[in-house]
Amino acid sequence: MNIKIIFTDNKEISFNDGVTAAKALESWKKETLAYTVAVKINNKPADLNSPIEEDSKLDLIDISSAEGLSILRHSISHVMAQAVQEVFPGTKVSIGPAIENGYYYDFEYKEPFTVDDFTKIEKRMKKIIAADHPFIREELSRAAAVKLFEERNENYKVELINDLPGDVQEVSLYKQGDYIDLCRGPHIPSTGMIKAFKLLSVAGAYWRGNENNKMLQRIYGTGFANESELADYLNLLEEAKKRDHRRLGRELDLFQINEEAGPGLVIFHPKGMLLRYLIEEWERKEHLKRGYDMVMGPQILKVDLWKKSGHFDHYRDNMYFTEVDEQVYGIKPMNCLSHMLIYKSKIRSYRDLPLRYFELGTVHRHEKTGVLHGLMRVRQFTQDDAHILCMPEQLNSEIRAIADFVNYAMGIFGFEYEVELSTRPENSIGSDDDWNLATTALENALKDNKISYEVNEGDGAFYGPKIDFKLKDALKRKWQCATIQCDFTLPERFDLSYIGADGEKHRPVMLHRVILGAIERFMGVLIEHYAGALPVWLSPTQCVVITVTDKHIPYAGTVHDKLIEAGIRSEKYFDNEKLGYKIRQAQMQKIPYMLVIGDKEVEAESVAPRTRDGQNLGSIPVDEFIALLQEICEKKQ
RNA sequence: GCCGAUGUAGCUCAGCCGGUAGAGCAACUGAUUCGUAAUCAGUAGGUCACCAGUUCGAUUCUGGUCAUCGGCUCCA
Repeated sequence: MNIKIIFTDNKEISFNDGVTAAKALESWKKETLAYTVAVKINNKPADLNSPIEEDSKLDLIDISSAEGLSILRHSISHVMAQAVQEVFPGTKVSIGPAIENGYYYDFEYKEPFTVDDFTKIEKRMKKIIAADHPFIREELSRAAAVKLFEERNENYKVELINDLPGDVQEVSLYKQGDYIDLCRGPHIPSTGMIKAFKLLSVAGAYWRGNENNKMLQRIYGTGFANESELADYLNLLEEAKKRDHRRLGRELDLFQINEEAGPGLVIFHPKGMLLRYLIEEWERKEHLKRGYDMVMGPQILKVDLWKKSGHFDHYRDNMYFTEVDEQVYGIKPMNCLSHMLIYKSKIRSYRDLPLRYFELGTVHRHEKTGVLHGLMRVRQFTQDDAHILCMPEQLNSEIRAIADFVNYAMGIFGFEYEVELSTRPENSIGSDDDWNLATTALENALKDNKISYEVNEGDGAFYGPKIDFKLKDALKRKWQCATIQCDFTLPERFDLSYIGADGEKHRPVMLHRVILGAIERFMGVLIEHYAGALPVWLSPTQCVVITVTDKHIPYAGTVHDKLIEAGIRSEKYFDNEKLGYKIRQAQMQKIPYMLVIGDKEVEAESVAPRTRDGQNLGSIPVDEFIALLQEICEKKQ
């Protein structure tokens, strides 16, 4: 009895050193073992059967906590790897981490796996779980580990060990049954603790995420503490599918992407175009309020200009070219060039700066076929683009103003977002000094504004570092919308200057920025965010006038006219159908207000609004409804 | 671009071992005139993605192309 362990309720119990965490818990509160996947010994995650050698504080990792689920899923991935190797002998394993909402494991096998194989694999996994194999941790020297995996013909594991930093002398392995994996851990105590799991999909994935490497087969799966949580999650996935903007785009008649027209090219239908128009109108006003000037450049510019800017060297693969009068033109993939030429059109004084050129600029980019995705990833899109030319000392306040603008815009739509700072990529232009200056400027602005962010090494644009703002779609996939990019290079290449207070020529700095990003992508995220039920101010149809019977049509017609007159986007729905049917149709179109017109309304010269969430507002005068709607729109609801 | 899957009516999907196709919803027509999520009946609608090949005969088998979906890489 020579060490003391302090438990979460501050109770202290003495043990012999080397007691396992599980034994300690058993003496404290035995029942915790049922739902504890691992522990933290003095805040360090560890297995339940790790020995405790000194006085320690012991915390529990609950199976239902985020950390606990991640450990559980990681353990399930090992079980899956074991099952796959047993069902498909010769399969090589590589890596298999827990991810948000599940896990995956990457394999190499001579035949492709299909979803039909899942039943077999799952069956074998259940067998492994039923056998309740303990997860046994072992520490091995590097050399011994390499030898072990070489013998087992696991060259990916060998490569992983060989690539560990030089000072790493020992690695840890985990065994369950006959399966051995290189792994940091911790893991659940034994396979029997797995109560609910499911394999979800199979996909190709490059070894170590590099497209020059071999493509492995990745199996995705998920797992939960119990069956009902798993069922809830699978249900959630089904619900998310119903929010998919591609599906809603068709159901709500917003847009199409037509094979005959070409992949990645969006055709906006009347309602989709109206939505787009409403967003763009709002944006123009917001930009004018913030000191931006609206400009517009041509769709094609001579190739020499793209050579000058560096796009031809660094972005050519993504560009389309065309020939006019024996001159080669590049179809613009970005809007900056024209903006540079506007700046250059006269001599600029320091008093003119900053200059903020705003353009709803339509660009074309040759995206690889495999990346196209509804409105989210297309080949022609319109950016709410601006280029700000300013003095270096104005950089900080300009970046802050943009971050503020982004925050305001996201607030209007009720979006939460994540921020990333992307630094210099490999294939880039400009000097180290400029890159450092630019990166520091962005970083400082983030810090000054107390915006929390993550650093994304090497993910900047070829001409400068950037701050990315990411939104999530219905399936939790993140999409970059707003971005701020700092650029010293283009002003240099275009020899931009301004006359400073000292009467000398100086070089301005340029910020590239978008707020919503690509209108198409933003619309996609927006549609999913609202599950198609757009706020009233953005709804292409704000209300629909519905008659109870044909005899109400004349009065209903005057109501509709009055609404249109008042600037409300109203539709007539006077079909000879039962009221319930028409309500249902309007409901499925997610129209905010259904105005029911029956005898009572004709009599009282009123309307009976019903909201799309089933609320009945009773019979109210038309003017009152108009005022209500106008107020809601005013508040951007 | 890479890996895998898929492509049948406007939509969602059936269609066995090769003998040129069906359902529900939507559409259209008629009846019904109805008070808050589906009235009834009838009609019409398909070059089975496209192009080759095998075959007496291909939606079905084989090859190619295109597109879509899920990922990877890339990106707004």
